[in-house]
Formats: sequence, C-alpha cells, structure tokens
Amino acid sequence: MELKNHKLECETCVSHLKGIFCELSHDQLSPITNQKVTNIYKKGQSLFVEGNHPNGIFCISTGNIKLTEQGNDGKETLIRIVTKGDILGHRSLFSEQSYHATATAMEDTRACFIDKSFIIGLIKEQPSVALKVIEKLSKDMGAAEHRLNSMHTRNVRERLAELLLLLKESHGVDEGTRTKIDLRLTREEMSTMIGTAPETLIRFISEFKEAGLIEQEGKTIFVKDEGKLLEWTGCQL
Amino acid sequence: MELKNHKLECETCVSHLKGIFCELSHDQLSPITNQKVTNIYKKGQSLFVEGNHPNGIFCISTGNIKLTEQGNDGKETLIRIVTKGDILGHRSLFSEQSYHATATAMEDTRACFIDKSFIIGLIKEQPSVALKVIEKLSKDMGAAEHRLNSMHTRNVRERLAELLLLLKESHGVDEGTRTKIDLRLTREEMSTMIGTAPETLIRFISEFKEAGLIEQEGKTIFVKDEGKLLEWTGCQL
DNA sequence: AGATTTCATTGATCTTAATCATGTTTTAGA
DNA sequence: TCTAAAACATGATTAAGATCAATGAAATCT
Repeated sequence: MELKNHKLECETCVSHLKGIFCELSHDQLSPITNQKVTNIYKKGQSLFVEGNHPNGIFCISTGNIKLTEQGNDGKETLIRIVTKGDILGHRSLFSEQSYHATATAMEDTRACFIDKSFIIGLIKEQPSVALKVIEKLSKDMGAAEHRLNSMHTRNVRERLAELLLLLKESHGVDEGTRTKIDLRLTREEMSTMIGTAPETLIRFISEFKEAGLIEQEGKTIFVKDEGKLLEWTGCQL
Repeated sequence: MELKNHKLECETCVSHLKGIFCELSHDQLSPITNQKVTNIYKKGQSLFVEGNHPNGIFCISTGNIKLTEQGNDGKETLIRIVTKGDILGHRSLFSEQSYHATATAMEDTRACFIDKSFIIGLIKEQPSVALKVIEKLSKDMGAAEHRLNSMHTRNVRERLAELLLLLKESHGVDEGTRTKIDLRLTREEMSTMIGTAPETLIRFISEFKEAGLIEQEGKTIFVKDEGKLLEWTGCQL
C-alpha cells in the first residue's frame, strides 16, 4: 500500500523551523535522519486508521494531511489539518491509546516515520524536544477547546467566519488585495470542520460572497475583507 | 483575596498517584515541596481569570475546580473539571499564551502553586515529569477532540448519555445497585458541558429518569443502567 | 426562622439549521 | 476526449432544540 524508500533524501521534516527538533544541532539531528523511514503517500491514501495501534510518530515533509474522526450515523469530523514540519500521531502514541482518528493525505505527500522507542528516548535525552512537544500539544489543545466553545456558543455564520480566519492564518497566501486560502477543501470537508450540513455551509458561503467578505474560484476561497470577517465572528477571537 | 499559607502541610498534590510527579523519589520530591506555595480557595473563588498571564502551574490537593471559557452573547462553556492530584494552568503556561479560560473553585479547595521557572527546570531535569505532562496533555486533548466530534455528530440526548458515562468514570462512587455522581453540578453547568440550553437538558434528564437510566436526589445524579446509557449514546464510546 | 435569591421544572412558541429534492457544474477516469 | 461520478448550488419542507414565560422548590443570607 505505502511506497517505502529508506534512501529518499528528506531533511525537510526534521530541520523545519516550527518543528519539535528545531533546537537541535546538526550532530544531534543526524541519528534521527538515520533512524527515520521516508514514505510517499498518494492523494486519498491513509497514513493510519481509527482503531489502529501506534508504533511511532509521523513527521510531515510535504503535503497536507487531514485527521478525521467518525461520529454517529456515518457523519465525521475533520479534527485537524497537518502540514509541512508538523508531527502526526503523537497524541495517540503518548497517551498509549489506539488512534482516535484517521489520517488521510489530501494530496501527494511525503512523510517520515520515527519509531516509538526512538522518539521516547529522544524526549528523555533532549529536554528541548520534550518542551517543544509539550508546547505543540498545549497550543493544539487550546485550539481544540476554543473550537468546542465556539460550537457551544456560536451559530453557523459565526463559526464559518472564524474558520475562514483560522485557515487564512495557517494556510493563507497573500496576494495584495486578497489572501488565497491554499487548500483545496471540498464543501463537505469544510462543513465537517464546523459541524454543519454541506448545504448550510454553501448557503453561508454565498452570503459571504454577496457581502464582499470573500471571493471564490472553483474550490479555492480568497479572503477579501478580514476586518468584516472578524466582526462577523461576533468576538475578538 | 486568596489566603496564602506557606507553612500548610500539603503532600497530597505532589505525591498523588495519578499526578505528574508520581515517579519521583522522596529526595526528588522535597525541593518541590519546599518551593510550592499552598493556598486555600473558598467556593466560587477564582484561581485565575481568562486573559490573565500565567506565572506557574497549580496542583490540586482537595476540591473540584471548573474551567470555563466565555463565548458569544454571555454564554459560556465548561471546558474541564479538575480534581485532586491534577495540575491546572499548564496548558496556557506551556503554550506561552494568556489563560483562555477561568478556573473557579466548585467547593472549598486547597491548591499549590509552582513557579514557572521551577516547573520548566524540573521538566528539563526529570524526563519522567516531561513524559507525564506529555501523557496528560495527550489524554486531555483526545477527550477534547472526541467531545468536538460529539458536538458535530450527535444530538443532545446522545451527548447527555455520553456526559453521564464520562462523569461516572471520573467521579462515580459505587453504591452497589447504582453509582453516585459525586459532583454537585447545577443544571446550568451541566448544560454548558454539552452545549445546550438548561431547559433542554432538564427535559432529557426527565426522560432518562422515566426510562430508568438514572435517579436523582436534589442536584445529585445516580447512574442506574450503564448498559442502556451506552446504547443511548449511539456509539461504542 | 423568615425572607430573598437562585435554581429547577414544565408548557407554549419560534428560529435555526437539517433534510429532502432537483438541476448544474466540475472533476476524474476509461 | 468523452463519459460517469462527484461535488456544487438553490429551493421547499421539516424537525430539533432555543427562547420566552410562569410556577414551585432549594439554598443562602441576615
């Protein structure tokens, strides 16, 4: 299923600025580079599936990966989108639980795999790695709890405005007059990010377009008026 | 506002079995015991407030504390309930953000405060503490993401069934024929845990009582039929 | 203990968003 | 490149749950 290639040149994930290894020296990085295994995943392929047992963590070199969790009645939730330099699968590994979510490549993707005992050893020996993992988990948890609060206290219009601002921050590409959100999310996927039906999401996207907050070309969305979008969230974010 | 007493005897929080210090020896614990400051909080008092800047972490010795986050329109969400042996305020501290939530004592509470630089030093020197913090964050994050999924994919009845099972696990006291949920939550508080209106919550509690799933004495709820409750969540949890 | 405030409960009504239905456009595959 | 399958879009209808309203029961304060 997955195409393994131990020889593949891939420094991107371990040496990425925002990654958990960013404070290690070249000498400290080389054992990681030797140990990890680089894999290529085609669009739509899974890195792991809900219920599987984790044996290590993934480190993303290129491509976006979505984490989805199954709910009742065939519905699902898009929990997080993982990008270049991010780690993946650490939450389940470190809590010693099986995967709660499925990781699927949203486009052709290159990811490295680091063995469980190796990454745990590294955390024990390198406090900077431990602190980076703690920092990442803390930030992601803050985001998850904020999303939970939004689900409880905001309506679909407000949640959509919030989502667009978050996607702009994380994946926005500035084009001067507007910001391109460089993810080719389907409307179905977007709807599972804010807990609504695809039809409802589309209706609000139409409303946002008419009000001049955003523009659309195919699946791609462009943020035109961030200030008004912020107003429409009904909060200071 | 808070009653400080450096001399108060309090070993509970640092030596608690499920706590982050549980793998440390007596000699490794004593500097923590010396450094921490024990405080007493009356019911309703805040340990910290949304927007404040964290300077350390709290370690709970006795009493339950609720973490709430403000939303739109005066609404709020009960994010987590923190109990004996748990740490509190670590998420904001380690992500270097201001507090996203307010911590309020649900009853008279004793909590210790550990200074930021001290706890970070400890994490750097004691890998077991780092790993315990990572494990705790990972578990809590899994719970938060699961709740998010429930909000997206389950209706109020299913979410209430799920909440009762979770509260039974975390705070249940076995009474043979039934399990007492030993938290005196108001209906308002419970409703902010699953994102519904208090009136709606009460209607479903009545339904659960009539179906024989639970019993009620004042604010206290007793789980009578866990199996049926699990069925009513519409999932395998 | 009595008074006051807060909380619980149930009923009636209204709103938001889900669902169902249908046509159109885009994408991917042979 | 043509065709089948997804995905998009919009209208009509329905249902879940919010909101409003009013009363009764607890808890708290003096």
